[in-house]
Amino acid sequence: MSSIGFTVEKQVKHSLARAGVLHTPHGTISTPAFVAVATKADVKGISVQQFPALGIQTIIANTYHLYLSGQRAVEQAGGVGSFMGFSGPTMTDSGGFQVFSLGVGFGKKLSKFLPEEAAREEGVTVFDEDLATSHGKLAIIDEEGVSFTSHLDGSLHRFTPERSIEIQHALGADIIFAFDECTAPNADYAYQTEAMDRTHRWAKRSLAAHRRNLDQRQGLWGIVQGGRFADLRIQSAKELASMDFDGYGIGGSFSKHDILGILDMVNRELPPEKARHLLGIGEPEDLFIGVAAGIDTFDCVLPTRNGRTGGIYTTYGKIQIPNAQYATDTRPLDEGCACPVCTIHTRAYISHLFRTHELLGPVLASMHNVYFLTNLTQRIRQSILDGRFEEFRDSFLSTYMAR
RNA sequence: GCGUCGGUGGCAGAGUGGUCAAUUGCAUUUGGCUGUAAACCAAACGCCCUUGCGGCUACGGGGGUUCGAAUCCCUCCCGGCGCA
Repeated sequence: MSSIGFTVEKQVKHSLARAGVLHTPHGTISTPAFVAVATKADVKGISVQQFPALGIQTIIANTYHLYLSGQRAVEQAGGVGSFMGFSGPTMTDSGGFQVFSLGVGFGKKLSKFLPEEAAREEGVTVFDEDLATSHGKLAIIDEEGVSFTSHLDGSLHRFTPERSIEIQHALGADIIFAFDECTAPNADYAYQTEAMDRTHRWAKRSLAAHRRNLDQRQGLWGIVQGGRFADLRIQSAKELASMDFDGYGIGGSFSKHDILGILDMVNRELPPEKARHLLGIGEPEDLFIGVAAGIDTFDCVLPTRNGRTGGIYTTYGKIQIPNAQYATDTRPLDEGCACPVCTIHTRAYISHLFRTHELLGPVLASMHNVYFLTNLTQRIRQSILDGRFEEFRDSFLSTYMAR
């Protein structure tokens, strides 16, 4: 068995919502928790020294990105955590998301939450496609695995479940993920079924590859797929639950309007004594939905991506800090926020930093945003422990969603 | 004073007889971003109008040639450079 353990501290009655503690070789994670995204072994713009003040308990790095650059240095350092100078728990994603973003998603602007009609439309070309293969994308899927063209230099690479696990062993995170196929939000039922079945076969192979390894300190999470189709999601959850994973991830795309129901159905099929991670989802309103449906941990690029591009989370919803109306606003980013940014700086200052393209603007904005989400999950956790999760949710959303 | 090159939208800078309200960059305004190909992307950006293959005024000022001028000619004003 791995060294990963999960303890449920409090289970909300008549609900899947719960507060717990996830134990790893590098310490514990109080859940529900927000996992900061550190794709290339850094939370973009944020120093590890800031982690405690920002409430960052754990990070998730990416197998594909570190494989393309940095793997040897990570191994030499003894793992992604020590490479970063971070002593806490770490995770690595398997590269399955890149199957999507460099595959059918390449050159297109596809959100995992686009309404179905919009999702079916031809995506908008966003980036230079010169690097693309003749297929117009960088990843080609077959039964055995995925052939990638590096987005960095066009070189050809191949990932299989075994290879992804091997690299993740080398990267040494506490929690690693099975290699899956993240499908496009507009994938039809037939393709979604095919991809899901393949993901299940890859899950078995990932698990076998992991168990063959002598180092069982790492925990392996299986990833539920099935897209926006409830029956596929349930089927996927059942199949993965029958495999001996140390925890579970839920990946892929959803329809915004029924994500709660789908997550709820999925999590009812997953073993309650194991932790559940919702991959890549993390707007504040989504966190409440996830927690209510039994999710323990979340990761999302939004706090750092929004932060870098001027989007700021506040109690009253998101704002665009570079906008003219904040240029002389002497309030903090979010009134009442206890983060290291809000206790010192004004909106006017940070708006100015963005307008003058100073590096510090995106840095401070990212810091605040990450704190906003880690703090929100900890407040959710406390509300569960106090037996007032629903009141807290309603109270928070009534102001956050008011705009 | 003579010669020469030039004066284009907030700025820089294309255009050099029609398809030019005028390429592009910056600035400005706004929107988007959900397991990061992203310190990014998109839209708007003379005035009027609800709209449009819409109307009006525009490329230093004035005048002219032409069916038609930011583009050619004359003149004036301003600037750079060279010579006195």
